[in-house]
Amino acid sequence: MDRLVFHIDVNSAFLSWEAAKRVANGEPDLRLIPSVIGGDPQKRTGIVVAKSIPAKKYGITTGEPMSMAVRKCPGLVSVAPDFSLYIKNSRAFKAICKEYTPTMESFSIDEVFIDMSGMKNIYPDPIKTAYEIKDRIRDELGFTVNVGIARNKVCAKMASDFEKPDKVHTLFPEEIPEKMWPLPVGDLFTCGKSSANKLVAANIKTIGELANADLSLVKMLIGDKQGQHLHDYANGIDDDPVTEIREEAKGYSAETTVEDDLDSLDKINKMLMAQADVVAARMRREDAKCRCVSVTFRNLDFVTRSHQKKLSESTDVTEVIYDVARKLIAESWNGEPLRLIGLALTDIDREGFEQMSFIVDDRKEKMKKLDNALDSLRVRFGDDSVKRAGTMDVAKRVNRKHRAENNVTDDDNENNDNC
DNA sequence: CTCGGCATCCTAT
DNA sequence: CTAACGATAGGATGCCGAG
Repeated sequence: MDRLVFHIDVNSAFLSWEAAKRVANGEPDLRLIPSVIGGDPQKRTGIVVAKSIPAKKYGITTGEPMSMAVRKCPGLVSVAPDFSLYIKNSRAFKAICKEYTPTMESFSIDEVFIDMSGMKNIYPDPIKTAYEIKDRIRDELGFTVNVGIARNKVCAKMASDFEKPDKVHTLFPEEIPEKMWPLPVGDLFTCGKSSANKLVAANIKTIGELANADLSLVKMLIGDKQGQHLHDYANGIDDDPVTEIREEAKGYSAETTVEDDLDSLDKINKMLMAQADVVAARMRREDAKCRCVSVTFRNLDFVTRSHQKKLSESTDVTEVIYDVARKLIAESWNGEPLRLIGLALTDIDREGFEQMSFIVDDRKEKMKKLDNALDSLRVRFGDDSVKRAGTMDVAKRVNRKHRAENNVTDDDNENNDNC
């Protein structure tokens, strides 16, 4: 059975949403001038998160440091991110998409796949339907999307990435040689910098050359799994279903790039305490426990290391997690200054019930009660409202950053925002 | 040989 | 001149040691 999949992608989402808000208020349209959503150019952590098309013409790229973007375009208008605005718009555009099919997969805050297979009776002309969705979003919500139409997710995603903005593109099997094969290999979904470099070094420069390259050679170059995937994708093959069910998180993590390098165990531990506080609370909110704790750290040369430990039993207690993290960093840090520190909780348990032992550890129970009390306060007042004494200074900064970035790829995680 | 544990790398938004 | 640069998540891979 032939499938039919749409990929709907908001054009320069964060910038479009900010621009639409301003236009509704009678202010100038950011989309028509060189503008970006980004961090503070004075700080080393400030990067470009989204850019207007005029900004792109100055060579500004997503992910580059703000300081460099300003150098490329001195008059650049820069706006700080506003996540509650993004969540509102994300919900609104997904609600429209959802009207057309029972099967929608939220791929990120600004992208969805919808499965339009077997709907010939309701929507006899899929291209017309795609235009309808696109135009409704533009007219009702004030921002534009691209729609890609294909027989599978990868091709639909590739198609939505063709000419922008406000366009509908198809990528059916017979169109693949003409529309996709001339593109550079690096444009293929999941062909990142590393894979692209290896392929180009072997003279496989375009998606078409990859599609027609010897599979065993490709596997040798970039590994068996990645090789098989990319070779399939280049040939338009992808069986991954559109699934509406969101998988439960397989891990929870927080990492922070600091303004002032961390040069003492004391400073590092304060950060870890603040991160344990935030990350364990998120985990508890989803009734999860972890069996593995890991710390990640990066020095001034950008060398990143990590150290992890598997626990004998799973936990959701902040103090336990912090204690493990503290030990991990103490035994792996060589004393050099750090620009980044992170804490990750993995190996997630969702038993749903407490393992009751006959001997109840009194201290543990007390800590759990404290955690629960703090959690309920957070739910009501937001993450910044309560902090354990002693982590006040660091924790505030962590949380501001954390909240700012929290929802980029996880739009279900907004319940701590501005309650 | 296989598997778990660990560190690192790669890719995505 | 180059490299510079976030937060979060998931998956892959290579190595090592145990069974």
